[in-house]
Amino acid sequence: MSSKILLVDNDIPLQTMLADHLQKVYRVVTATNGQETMRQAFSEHPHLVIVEVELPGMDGWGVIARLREISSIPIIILSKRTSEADKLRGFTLGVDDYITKPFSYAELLARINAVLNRTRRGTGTLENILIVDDLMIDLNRREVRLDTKLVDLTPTEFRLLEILARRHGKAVSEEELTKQMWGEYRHEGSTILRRYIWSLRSKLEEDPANPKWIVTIRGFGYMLE
Amino acid sequence: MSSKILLVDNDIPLQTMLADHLQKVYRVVTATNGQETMRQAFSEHPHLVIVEVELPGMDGWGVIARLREISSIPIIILSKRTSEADKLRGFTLGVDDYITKPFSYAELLARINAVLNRTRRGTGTLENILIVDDLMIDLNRREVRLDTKLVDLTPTEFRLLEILARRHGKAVSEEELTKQMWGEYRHEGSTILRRYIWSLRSKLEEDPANPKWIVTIRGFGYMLE
DNA sequence: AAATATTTTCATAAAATATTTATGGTTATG
DNA sequence: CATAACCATAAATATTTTATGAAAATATTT
Repeated sequence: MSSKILLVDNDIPLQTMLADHLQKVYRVVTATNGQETMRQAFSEHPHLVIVEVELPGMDGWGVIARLREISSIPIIILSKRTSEADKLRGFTLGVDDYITKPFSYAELLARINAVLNRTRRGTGTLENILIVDDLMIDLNRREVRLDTKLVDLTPTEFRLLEILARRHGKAVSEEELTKQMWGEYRHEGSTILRRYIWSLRSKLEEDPANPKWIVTIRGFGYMLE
Repeated sequence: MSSKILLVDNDIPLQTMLADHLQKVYRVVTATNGQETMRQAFSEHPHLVIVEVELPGMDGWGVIARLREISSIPIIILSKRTSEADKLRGFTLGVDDYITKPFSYAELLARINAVLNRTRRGTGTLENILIVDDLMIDLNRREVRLDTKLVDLTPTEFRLLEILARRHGKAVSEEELTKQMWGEYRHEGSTILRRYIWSLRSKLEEDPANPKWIVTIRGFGYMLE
């Protein structure tokens, strides 16, 4: 069963947009002010509350304080900017994470997952989730999302992407990739890696001929941007 | 399952005595001040709150007001004396009943039942019950319900579903499933797990060929959604 | 233009998974 | 006590998906 998230934001258009996206992955309930938040928290018992800190009437911090009065429900703060003072303030209130606008959906999803995993059982950081920009590789579910859209990969493709993602921003040599994928005994002119780079691209890239994600480092190997 | 009652009273000896008696009929949780009351209301979701109106810090009326802010949970007021003014005050707050000390247990139970019957819709606890969306696995009764309909499973099927449910949302490898089900000692190419995945699906899934619950993670294992 | 590197297409083999059938054992039932 | 119903397991078969090598096409460098 997917987790339930309470989204608190008084900017209705933005809230709607966010909710739409999150709904693909979680169950989402919303509130636009302090009182509504408390009601929803009570009746829906969400697993996580995401609070935009500039709320009218009761400001975001007030909401958080009152939530904290009645429970230890995980809270993520959403704000335009997060000063050190804010972080301190949040820390004393037991806020679980901060996200500063602008943010990518992948980042949001990842942080949500991280917080949920952490609170569901003891530890767990984002270790089981790799994030590269708008690309999320969820090693728990063994699924890949590009801007919330699920990308269907074969096991081999998944493995290859995982390797690249673990070193994203760094070029990985063809030889090393091949070795990691198929072990030492594959060396002689094996063309198989390229075959998979190609199929990954065709699933991941908007325009596979001009790859944005998996770029070729000519004479060396490949790199995930 | 019996109803759950939140008993709010700062007179500890009296509260204890009351709780002892009520416990024979209901499940009882307690609080001794305003904040604790809000916490309990949130985390326990009682069917009924009984409030002693002379509380320290936040007085009884304040507690009631704050409870009413977040829910329409039934409330019974307990007080030494109930003036007409109090009744009016309570009425505007939507209090369900008043009990004036001294009172007999019989009277208390009667009024509790009356209020509960008025508002009743019994809900159970979640202990020893795994819930995944519309799927309920009752480990006590060893029964599985899908959207209230009972699903008849064999012991082996039940065990398999339980394992999957405990990690729902995460892929579980075929190897691990097999190990958990039958231990280490099972020859390599054992296909027995698939047999049971298949029979589970045929009992659980609306369209077993397009499983919604038990999805295969190709090259890895299975996952309960 | 030749040499080299990379991308793309294609056909096929291999594998992973799903489904059906068979068998022996256990339990419930009359 | 016999019989039927049920179940766990194994094994056989069918179906779907994936891995792979090689060849052809394209691009880039020298």
